[in-house]
Amino acid sequence: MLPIQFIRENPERVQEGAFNKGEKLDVQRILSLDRDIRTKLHEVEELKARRNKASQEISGLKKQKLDATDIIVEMKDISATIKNLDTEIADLRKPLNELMIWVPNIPHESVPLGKDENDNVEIRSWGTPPEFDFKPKGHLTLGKSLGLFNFEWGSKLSGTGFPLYTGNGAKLERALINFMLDYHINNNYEELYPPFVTLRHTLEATGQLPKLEEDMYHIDDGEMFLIPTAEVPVTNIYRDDILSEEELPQKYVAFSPCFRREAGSYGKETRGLIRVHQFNKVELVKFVLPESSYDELESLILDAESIVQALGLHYRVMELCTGELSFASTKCYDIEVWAPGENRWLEVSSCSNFEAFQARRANIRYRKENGGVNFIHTLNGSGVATARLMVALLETYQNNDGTVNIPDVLQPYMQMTLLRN
RNA sequence: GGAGGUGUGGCAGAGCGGUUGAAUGCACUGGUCUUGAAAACCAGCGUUCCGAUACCUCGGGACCGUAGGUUCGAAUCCUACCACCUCCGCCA
Repeated sequence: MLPIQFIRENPERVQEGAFNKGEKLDVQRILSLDRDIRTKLHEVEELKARRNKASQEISGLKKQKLDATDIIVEMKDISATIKNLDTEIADLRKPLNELMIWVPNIPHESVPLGKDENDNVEIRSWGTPPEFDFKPKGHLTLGKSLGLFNFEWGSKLSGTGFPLYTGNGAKLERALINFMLDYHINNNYEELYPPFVTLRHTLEATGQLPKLEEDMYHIDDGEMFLIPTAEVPVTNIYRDDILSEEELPQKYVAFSPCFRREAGSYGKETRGLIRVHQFNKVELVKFVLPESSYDELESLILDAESIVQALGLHYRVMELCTGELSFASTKCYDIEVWAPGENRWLEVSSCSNFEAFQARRANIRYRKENGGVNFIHTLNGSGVATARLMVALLETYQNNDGTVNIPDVLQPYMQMTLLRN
C-alpha cells in the first residue's frame, strides 16, 4: 500500500511506477474518490463537533434539572444527517480501498527499466560451470536410476506437479533444509516454524492478494489459503504492532513448503522438479529501519548466496528490471544456479526490499528515539528453494557411472559421501 | 464438540448512559535535590484522520477486541463474530 497522501502529491510518479511494472492503474479515479470523501468528511465532522457540544449542554441542563427537549429534538435531526453522511462516506471508502490494494509499489530509482527477463542485469557470478568428460545427465534420469523421487506416485496422490521424494532423495531434501536452517541460525537469524495455512488478510498484508489469487490454493470457502511462501506468515507476526527502535533490525528464518497453482504455466516444464505445485523453501525475513533497508538488501542477498557457495554451485546474481519486479517490491535480486544437465540457469532465490509497502498494509511500525512512530521496512529472500537446488546439485555432482557425490557440508546430514544404487 | 468466564493506554487495574482520551499504580521522559546514584518531590507521557499554519504549534473528528444496533448522547445497554482463560468430552 502506498499512502494516500503520497498519491495525492505524486500522482504521476505512482502512475509511471505502475506502468513500468506493467501494472494497470487508474490514479485519477483514486484521486477523485479521495476528494469526494474529504469533502463529505469536512461536512460530517462539523456536525459531529456540534453534536458533541450539544451533548454537554444537555448534560448541563439535566444536572440543573432544566428542560432540554428543544436541543434534543434538534439533535435528533442532526444525528440522522450524521448517520447518512457516515454511510455515504463508507460507500465511497469501499471502492477506494478496493482500488488502493491494487496500487503496486514503485520501483526504486536504481532499478533498470525493462519489460521482461531479457532486460534483467547480471550483477556478478560465482564459480565456473562444472566440466565433464562425459555427457552430463539431467536430474530426471539421475533421480530415477538412484531412486530419489517418484513422480508417478506423486501424481497418483495429488496430480501432476506434486513431487514425492523416496529413500535417499527424501533424506537429501531433509538434509538440504536442515543445513540451510542451521547455517542461517548460526548467522543470527531466529528460527520460526509457521503455520502453512493463513487467512486472506494475512496474504493481503504481504501483497500476494488480491493480485495472485488465481495462483493460490484455498480452502474453507476461500477464506483460508495454503501459503505460497513462508514470507507470508513470518512478515505478519508483527501485524498491528509498534516495535521500539532498539529492537531493530530483526532477522528471522523459517522453513515451509510452498504451494503454488502456477495457473497458466502449463505446457512447459510439467515434468521434473523445475516447476512444481509444492516445493520446500527456507525463507529469510528482515524487519529493519527505513534508512538502512537498501544496505540490508545487500547483506540479505549475500546471506542467500552463501548457501549456494557452501554447496559449491556455480551461480549468478541478477538484478530484476522494472517489468519483472513483483507487485510489492521496489528492488529485487535473483540467484540463479547453473544446472549442467538442463544446460540452463535455474532461479533458486529472490531477495526483495518492500520498503514500507507491506508494513503499511500490515500496520507494522516502530517508535523512534525522539518518540514519533513510523512504518518499518520489510525484506525477504529465499535462502533458498530446494526443488531446483536439488536439480543443480545432482547435475553438478554427478559422475560418469551415474553416482552423485555429496558436497562436504551435507555429509554430516546425510551420513554418507556418495549417492549410488 | 459442551458449559462458564474475560477482553480498557507499554504493563497492572478503575470506570452510575452525559466535560472520560479515559481514575490510580508501575514503567518511561524531563526537572529539583545529590559529589554521583538511589529515594523523595514537581512536570510530562497514546494512536490516527481532516483542516489551518508565522513550522512553534492551533482547531476539529475518530479510536476502550471486531462489526452492527438502541439513544439527543455508548468504554458503559443489546446482537453477532473473534481472541484468550477454566472445566468436561474427543484426539495425533
